[in-house]
Amino acid sequence: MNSNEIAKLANVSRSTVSRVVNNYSNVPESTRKKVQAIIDKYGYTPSSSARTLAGKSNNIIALVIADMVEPNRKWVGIESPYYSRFLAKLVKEAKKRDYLVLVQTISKEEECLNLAQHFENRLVFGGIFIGFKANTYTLDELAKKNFNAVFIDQYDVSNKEFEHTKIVNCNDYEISLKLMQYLIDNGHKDIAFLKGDDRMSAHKRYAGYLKALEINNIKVNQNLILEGNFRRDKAYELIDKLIDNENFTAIFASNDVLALGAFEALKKHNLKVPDDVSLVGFDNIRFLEFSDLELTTVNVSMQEMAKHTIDLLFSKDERSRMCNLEIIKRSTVKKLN
Amino acid sequence: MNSNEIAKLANVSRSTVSRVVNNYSNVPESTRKKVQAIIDKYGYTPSSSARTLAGKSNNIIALVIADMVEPNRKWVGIESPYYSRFLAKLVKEAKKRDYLVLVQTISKEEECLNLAQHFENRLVFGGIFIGFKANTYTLDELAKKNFNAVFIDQYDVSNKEFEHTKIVNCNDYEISLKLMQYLIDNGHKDIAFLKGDDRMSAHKRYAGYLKALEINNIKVNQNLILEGNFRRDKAYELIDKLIDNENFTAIFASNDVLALGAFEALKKHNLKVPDDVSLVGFDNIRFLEFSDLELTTVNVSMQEMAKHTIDLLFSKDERSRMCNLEIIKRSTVKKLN
DNA sequence: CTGAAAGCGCTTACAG
DNA sequence: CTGAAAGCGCTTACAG
Repeated sequence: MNSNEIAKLANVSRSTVSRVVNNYSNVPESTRKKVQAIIDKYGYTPSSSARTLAGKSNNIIALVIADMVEPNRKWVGIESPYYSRFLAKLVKEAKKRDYLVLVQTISKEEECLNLAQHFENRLVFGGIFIGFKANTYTLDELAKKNFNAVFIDQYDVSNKEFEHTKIVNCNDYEISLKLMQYLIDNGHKDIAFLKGDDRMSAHKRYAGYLKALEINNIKVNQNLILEGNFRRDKAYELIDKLIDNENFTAIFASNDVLALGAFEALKKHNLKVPDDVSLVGFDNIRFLEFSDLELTTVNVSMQEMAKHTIDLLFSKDERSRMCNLEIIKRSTVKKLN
Repeated sequence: MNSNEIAKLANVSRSTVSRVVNNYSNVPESTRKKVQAIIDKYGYTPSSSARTLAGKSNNIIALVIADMVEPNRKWVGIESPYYSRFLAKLVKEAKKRDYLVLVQTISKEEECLNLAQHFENRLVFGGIFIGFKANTYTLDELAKKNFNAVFIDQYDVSNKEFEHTKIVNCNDYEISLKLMQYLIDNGHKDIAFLKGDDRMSAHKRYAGYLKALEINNIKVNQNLILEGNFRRDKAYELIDKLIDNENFTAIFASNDVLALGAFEALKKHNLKVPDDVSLVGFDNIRFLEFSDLELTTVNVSMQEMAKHTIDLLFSKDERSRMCNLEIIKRSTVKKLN
C-alpha cells in the first residue's frame, strides 16, 4: 500500500495524501477526514526511505556512546548501568514522538568521523552524544558542523567555540559543594577524595570538593586526593593503602562504583561504615540495592535527563538544558562530636 | 557528493559506480580501481534511503526487547543487566559488518503489530526478538510473516508452526539437569526451587529440576517449589516463609536475582551460605561482584549469543543456533556427609 | 563489460 | 484548496 493507492481510493491526488499525512494546514477538514479514513482502514504508513530521499529525515535518533578500550575499566559503554538506564528512558521518550533510537558505540576516536555521513544522508534526524572525555578532537569537529545533535556533559554553555551546539549538563559542581558541606557540617575535616576521569562532570565534582574546603578554611591535604579513575579495583587499592598512611574520617567518591571499591577496602581493615569512616558516592546506581551499603549518594534522574535531551533535539531555538541533581541521604554519614 | 558526481570524475556511468560500490563481479579490475580511487578520495558513501528505495535495505538491524509493565518487577527491558549486555555485544558484532543497531521496546503486545511496517518498508534489514513470554500472540503472528528475524529463547526448533523462523536457543534444560546433579552428587536431596516466569528458558530450567529428581529417585516435594517469578522481593518473601515451614539443604534459583533475594532471607535468619544452605543461580550477572555472594551459577556467553544471532540473521539457509551454557562453580555449594 | 533509462515512493514548489 | 510534474539518489533489467 503506497500513497498512490490511497490517493485513488480517496479520489484525490498523491499530493493531497501527502498533505494529510504531514498534517499540513491547507487541507479542509472534510478532505482530511476522507483521506484519513482510507489511511486508517488500510493501515498505510509512508515509506521512510522515500520520505527521506524527498527531503525529510528518517524518524530515527542516534545515541552515540563512548566505549573506549580502557585497561581494567569495566562498566563502560552500553554495559554501564548508567548509560543503559539512560538508553531505556530515551527509548521511551522517543517513542512518545514516534521516533526510533539507534545505538552506536565509539571505541576509537576516528570512528566519530564516520558519523557525519548519517547526518548528511539524513539517516538520522539527530544525534545524542554521551560519555566522551573532555577534548575529544574528532567529536569537537563533529560538534562544530552544526548537525542536529545534543551533547551531554561535554561542553560548557559559556564556551564560545561551541555556541551553536545543543547542550545538556548537570549541576555537578553545585551539588558536590553541597555534599561536601553536608560532610563538613557533620564534623568531617579530613575527607579523602576519589577522583574520576577526564570527563567534564568528574572535573566539576572535584572542583566542588576543593571549593568546599576553601570556603570552610580547611587546608588541602594532597595525600587525601586519589586518582581513582572511576575504577573499582583502583579505589580498593588506594583506600587500602591510605588507611595505613593517613588519618581521615570520610571518603568522597566521585561515583558509586568507586564508593563500592572503597567500601571493600574498609571492610578488609575491619573499619565500619559509617561508624569508623563516613562514605558518600555519586550516581545512585540501581544495583546499590544488591550491596550491603546504604550509601548516601547523588541521584541523577535519567527520566529527566532523557526528557531534556529529546526536547532539545526537537527544539528550534532552545540551546541548553540543566538537570538537577539531588542528594540522597541514606546511612553512610556519621555525625562526629 | 553523489554517485553522479563520482561517475563524472571517474569517467564512467552511475551504473558502473553502483556496481563498484556493491562489489558486483562483472567489472574489470582496472575500472574498479579507478572508480574506487575517486570514491575514497572524496569520501563518498551512498545514501541509504536511496538504496533502500531502489530495492536494498538500510544497514540497520532492530533489536526488539519485551518490556511489559509488571508490577514490582524491576530489572526488566533494556535496564536488565542481561539484555543490556546482549545489546552491547550485538552492537559490536553488527559493527563488524557495517550495520547499525536500533533498539525498540515493546510494552504492550499490540505494539508488535507496528513492527511489520519497518520490515515491509525495509527500514531494517532484520530484527532480533528477545525477552518475550511464551505464546505472545502478536509476536507469533509476526514470526509467521517470514520477515528476516531471529527469535531468542522463544520457539522450539521442533515446533512445526514456526519452522520458517530463525531461532537461537540455549541448552537450559541440559544444564539445569547437570546443575541439579551437581547438587545431588554433593548429598543434597531437599532442594527448594525458585521458579521463573512464563518464558521458554524458565520452563526448561524447571523441567531440568524435575527430571533430575526423577532420575535420582527423589520424591518431588511440592512445598519446595516456589513461584518466584524472577522477582527479588518475591524470592526473599518465599524463602523467608519456607525456612519456618520446611527442611531443605539447598536452593536452586531460576536466576541470579532470585538467588540474591533468597540470600537476603537466609541472612535474616542467620543462615550461612553454604554452611547452612547451599545456593545456586542462573545467568552469572555481572553485578554479582558487588554482593557478598560467591555464587555458583550458570554463565551465558553474551558474546557467543550475539555472534550466533548475527550470523543467523545474515544467513540464507541456516535456521537455528544453540548457545552453550556453562556452570561456574564458585563457593555456594557445600558437600554434605 | 557498460551505459541509458525506468522505477522505487515520497515531497514540494508551481500553476491554477 | 488541489493536482501535474519534477526531483531526491540510488539499483537493475535491458540492450548493445
